[in-house]
Amino acid sequence: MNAFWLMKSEPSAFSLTDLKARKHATDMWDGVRNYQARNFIRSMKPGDLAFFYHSNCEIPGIIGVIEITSMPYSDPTAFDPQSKYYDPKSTPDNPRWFVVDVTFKKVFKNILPLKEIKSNPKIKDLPLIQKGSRLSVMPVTPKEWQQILNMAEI
DNA sequence: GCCAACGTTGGC
DNA sequence: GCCAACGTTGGC
Repeated sequence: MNAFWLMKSEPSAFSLTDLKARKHATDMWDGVRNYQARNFIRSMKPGDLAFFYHSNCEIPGIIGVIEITSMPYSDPTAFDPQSKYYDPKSTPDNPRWFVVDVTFKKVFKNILPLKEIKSNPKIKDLPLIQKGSRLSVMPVTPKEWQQILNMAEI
């Protein structure tokens, strides 16, 4: 049984279009430095699907779908002193942070704006729209997943 | 660019 | 273990 997720990225840093342009339309989802989000990453499995959310931009919202295509593994950027995600407390023997590989699946014809997501009472429990929520990786229930797909594809 | 809401750090 | 200070997130 595969799970559903929502993953946030600032399009100026890494957009869905960027992912699609990568070799095999696949890249590593690195740089998660929040324990709650880290724990969600660690429970991901290949075949899980995730909404790709564009944050901190002109029209924040869900822009498409990606697939988790690896098991979780330790985040190499945490070991790299040159990386902005470097964390000396994370070591290969005792890694603190994790990544998964993600693969482009589809881009919506139109972005589904945060404003519309907020206006649908059927998905009011999404962590995304809870007051003060800043989680960058969060679970989505199957019902919420279907509801959002319906909204996006009208 | 502003700023509210969070999470983390570190002194005590 | 408390909590003030600080840095970050992210909508607006």
